[in-house]
Amino acid sequence: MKVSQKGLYALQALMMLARRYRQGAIRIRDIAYEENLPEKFLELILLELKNARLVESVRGAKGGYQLKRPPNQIFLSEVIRTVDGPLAPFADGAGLQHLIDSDKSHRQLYSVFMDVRNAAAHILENTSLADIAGDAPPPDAGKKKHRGRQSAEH
Amino acid sequence: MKVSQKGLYALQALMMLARRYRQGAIRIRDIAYEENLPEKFLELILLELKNARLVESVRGAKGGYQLKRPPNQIFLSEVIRTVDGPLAPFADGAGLQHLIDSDKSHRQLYSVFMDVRNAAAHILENTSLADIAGDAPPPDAGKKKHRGRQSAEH
DNA sequence: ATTATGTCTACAAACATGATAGAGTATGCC
DNA sequence: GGCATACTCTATCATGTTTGTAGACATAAT
Repeated sequence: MKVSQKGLYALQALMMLARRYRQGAIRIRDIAYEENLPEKFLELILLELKNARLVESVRGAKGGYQLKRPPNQIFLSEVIRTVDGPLAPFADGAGLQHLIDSDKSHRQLYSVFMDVRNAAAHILENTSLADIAGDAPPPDAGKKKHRGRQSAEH
Repeated sequence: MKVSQKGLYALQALMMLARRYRQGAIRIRDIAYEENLPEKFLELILLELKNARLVESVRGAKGGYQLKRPPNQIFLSEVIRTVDGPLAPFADGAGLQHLIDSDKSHRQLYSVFMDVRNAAAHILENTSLADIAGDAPPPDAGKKKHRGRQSAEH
């Protein structure tokens, strides 16, 4: 898995929206300005995130973007998969499994790739925007934060 | 981290050389034929692996390539770093650490990236060619293989 | 209506990827 | 020595991806 510049922009924008959660729609221009991102490029990214149901938009004057779910229910894995594709270092989870099953002479190699994918997935599927957004007023305050990582009860 | 087609070719070639360890130099053509890799492209890859001291070459007639160290002392992390760059999903380990130290408002995000990098590194730095080469006659036979992964005593 | 703002399509420069071609160099062997 | 064999090195190239920019269009508030 590789996080591109675009992926980083997406995460930065979402962190900003997480900090502003429940403050209504934020204009693209404001996100771009505050996070110092190229505005027109950010437009495309937000559109992609909207199609992936991570954010929602309000059109017209007074419009903008906001998170579609609370920050502690949006996971980094979703964001990265949306903008940068599968978490696996080669192919994707299903593709790797197929290779493991079908390519006898390299299955051990692909199994290692699968291990790497699973390790990355374990981290990214258990880290939410709330965990990394920083100085946000969380919807329900006062939950013990085991060293700053991990979130979303369960 | 992303493993490219080229990276996969490199690993396949090295697995083949691991299986033939101590059988002398193997011709590029034979590696390409047996692993079904594009010959001229493989040339460039092997040159890169040679510069990284993972293999050594014998020039002239009867020449070819062989591993520079025993299969259980060549780790997947070295191969991937050589042909596909850093294991981190963004930038590299040092770059991430610098960002964590300097970019206050995003340090938690970069810390997650660092966690992902560390998880990948832990796997790939502890898996050797001997672990994945398969039906090879290992230099010293009969060592318990904990589920087929992990190697190199320590 | 006018203004503000998201939506959508097209375009493009720069770079990365996955190769191929061919001249050059070293070695084994007769 | 001279030929055949193989690695070495540089150049080239087609294609795709990345990182944007531009501009026309649609929608909503006032």
